[in-house]
Amino acid sequence: MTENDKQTEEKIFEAATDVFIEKGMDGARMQDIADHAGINKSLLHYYYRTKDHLFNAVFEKIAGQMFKKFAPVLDENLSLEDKIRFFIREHIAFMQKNPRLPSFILNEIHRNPERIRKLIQSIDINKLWTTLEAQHKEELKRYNITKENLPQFMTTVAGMSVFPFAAKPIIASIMEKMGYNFDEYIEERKEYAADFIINAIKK
Amino acid sequence: MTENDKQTEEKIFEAATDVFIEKGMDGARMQDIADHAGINKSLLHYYYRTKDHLFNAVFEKIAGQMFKKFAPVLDENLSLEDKIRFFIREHIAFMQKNPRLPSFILNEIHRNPERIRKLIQSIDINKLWTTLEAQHKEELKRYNITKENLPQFMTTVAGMSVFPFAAKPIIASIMEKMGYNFDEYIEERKEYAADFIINAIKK
DNA sequence: AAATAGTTTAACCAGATGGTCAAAAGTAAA
DNA sequence: TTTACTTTTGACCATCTGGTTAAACTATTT
Repeated sequence: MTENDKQTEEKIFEAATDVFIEKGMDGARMQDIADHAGINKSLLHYYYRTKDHLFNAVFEKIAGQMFKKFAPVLDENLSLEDKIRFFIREHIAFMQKNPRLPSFILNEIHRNPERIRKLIQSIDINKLWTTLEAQHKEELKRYNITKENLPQFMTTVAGMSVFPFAAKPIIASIMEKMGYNFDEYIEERKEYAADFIINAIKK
Repeated sequence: MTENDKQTEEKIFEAATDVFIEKGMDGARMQDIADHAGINKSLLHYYYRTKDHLFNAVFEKIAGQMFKKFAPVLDENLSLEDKIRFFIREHIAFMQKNPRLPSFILNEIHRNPERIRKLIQSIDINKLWTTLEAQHKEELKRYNITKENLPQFMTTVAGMSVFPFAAKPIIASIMEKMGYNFDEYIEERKEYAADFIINAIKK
């Protein structure tokens, strides 16, 4: 009941994750997911009633993984500068292992903005700012990061690490033409992005 | 023959552009495009034989528009710093008018990387670098921009302007929660992004 | 071993989808 | 008006797609 069950349900979930990430909700086919999981299509509907249910389960988990990467940074006992370095390095490393995730999420939030809206409404941004300020009051002042321009700063940091993966086919083509490859570019980016950001705020 | 013809073909093309941008290739329906154009579905196939043909025509034009925004910057008689400001301002302004384009292109290049690969293979990157170096040799040296780290720099600049639109539903939700809205954020970004980049390279 | 409950399968279905086709409607020249 | 041509339409089709159902299979309990 539990042993084989979990196996099947997990097999389905993993297959669905792979297929949805590669093809997106619209491009994915239930038959394709069943084939990847090595089971009958009806079993999909047995465990997850509809394509929508299955997709939501997959998306929720993936989005969670992605956003949880942001949280622990705040707890680390590091200078703001080192936190930025730490975040960029870890975030890029995570995406190196899951290179299609950024494009998948970025696309699906446009198909259904309401889902991400609810997720964000549940975050206490004031508290987040208070925590940040308590830990780095002087640094924030010195770097001219205020509550008002925090979204600009945070989207800049996020963009520095996410954009290369979102635009991977373009960047990979460019690198290829210059005799390098995308992986080298990404390895370099860990340092380049962090340096760039820190230079910018140090002005 | 030519007058009404062009009108119909254009109506189809425009309707297809709207629908493809909003739903993507997989999510778009030929019937939906026909309805938007106010014509019979068969007419779509009369002018553009298949969905694929129609999509390619649309994508080619859109991608062209997007990338052409990069070119004229090189010709302007401005300092490198002003070119960066000019590019960011113009590029963001263009996307303000077409906010779904970035996400559309970013998504479709993953569905068919070969198309963008061919487009980029046709660009002469060496010549681009030579031109840039001829115009801004000293500035490039002073800002430590080399041929080797140019991709890092260019993707950073592109990311600064593109990422906010690619992640619009997330950013819009955050701004909403903070009592602002996305449009204000974007207006601010024109200056913030340019300042950020210039501060970073001035170090 | 029989009963019970959960799991897996094959066959099937209704609606959607991209695409075809022949005929009708429109247009311009002879 | 007739002829020749292009444009537009409605009816139609094969295939695909998400989803259902009833029966077969498996394992556990009594």
